[in-house]
Amino acid sequence: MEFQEAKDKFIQAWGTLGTDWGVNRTMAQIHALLLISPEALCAEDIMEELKISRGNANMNIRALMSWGLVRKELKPGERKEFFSAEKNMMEVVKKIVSQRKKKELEPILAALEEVSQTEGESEEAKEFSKVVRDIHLFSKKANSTLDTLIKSDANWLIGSFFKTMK
Amino acid sequence: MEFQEAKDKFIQAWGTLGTDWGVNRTMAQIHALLLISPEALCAEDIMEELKISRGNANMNIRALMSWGLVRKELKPGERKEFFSAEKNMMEVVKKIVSQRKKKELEPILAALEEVSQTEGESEEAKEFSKVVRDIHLFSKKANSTLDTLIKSDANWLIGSFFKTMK
DNA sequence: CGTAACTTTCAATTTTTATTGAAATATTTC
DNA sequence: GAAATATTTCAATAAAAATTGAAAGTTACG
Repeated sequence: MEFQEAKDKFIQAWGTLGTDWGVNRTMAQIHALLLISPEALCAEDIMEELKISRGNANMNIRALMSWGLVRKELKPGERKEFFSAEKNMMEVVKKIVSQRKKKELEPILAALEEVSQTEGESEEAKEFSKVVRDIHLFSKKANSTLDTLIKSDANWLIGSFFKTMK
Repeated sequence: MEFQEAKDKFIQAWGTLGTDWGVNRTMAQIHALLLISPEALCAEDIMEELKISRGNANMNIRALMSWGLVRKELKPGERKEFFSAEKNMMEVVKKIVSQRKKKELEPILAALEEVSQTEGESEEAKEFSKVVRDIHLFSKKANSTLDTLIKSDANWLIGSFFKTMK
């Protein structure tokens, strides 16, 4: 396969994955582009390569930076900003997990906490409490598992990570 | 908190979580409603409770069934169909994980497989291969970890599950 | 300063996704 | 087998999300 073809395919695939995961296509594609680029790129480079507008590029680069997946890099003698991606995959996963945990898991935990105070004698109320308690338990477990993951080092892949959980 | 209030809050929260996870709000809300209902409900019940149209209800119930999260139930003497949710949370998680794995992880694995054949001498091509190999390794690991999860029994929560991985 | 280079913002527009509702299809009962 | 009851489909519509592009805002250099 031609390099250019492979590159396009990769960027495309990453964009689709992003869409599935609730990240917009462009953001994921910029990420992909920076991941495979040996050099930091400027806004123009990104706009050109992905054929997107300046505003779109700017907003999504910004979002990637707020996720900690992309850094601004200043080249000496150059006035414009360059951007480069975090390339350590373990770090990438950790950053994504901690962002999503904060945005998604923590609010549901808070809601479950609130809602689990409910009492009631009806069949309905009993079933409700049971399900809520169950989900709550599960979510708290997931939450602490993710905390462990986020704190763990890159060696988890070779096995020691999981032993720490129960 | 009033039971009705708690119920609404729970359905609302589940809908929001669904949205974050790329599931449409209505599908997640129907799921929430069935989860906390001690009795199977019919389409009318669901339409009324969530204030949605017949078509919307039908389509999303169907989707939930295709995910294996909801079952059709026939009540003797009743002509219409009733629906009930899988309530074992471990099963729920497994079903969701296996659906999303198939839909999202497997395609990216296939794309990486293809794309990792690329060769090239340029700096760019080398960086590309390196990143692709890294992601590939990571994804395969994630894939097999999820396979183990899907096959595991409900006891994973109390610890034995993770020991099996390395 | 002033101006050129670059970045940010945001209202308007386009694109994508979800929802409705009514017609078509299917199923059960008498 | 036809009327009554349920379910499915799908074109039209509405709602939500992403994108553009041009104007406003910054910054850095002579």
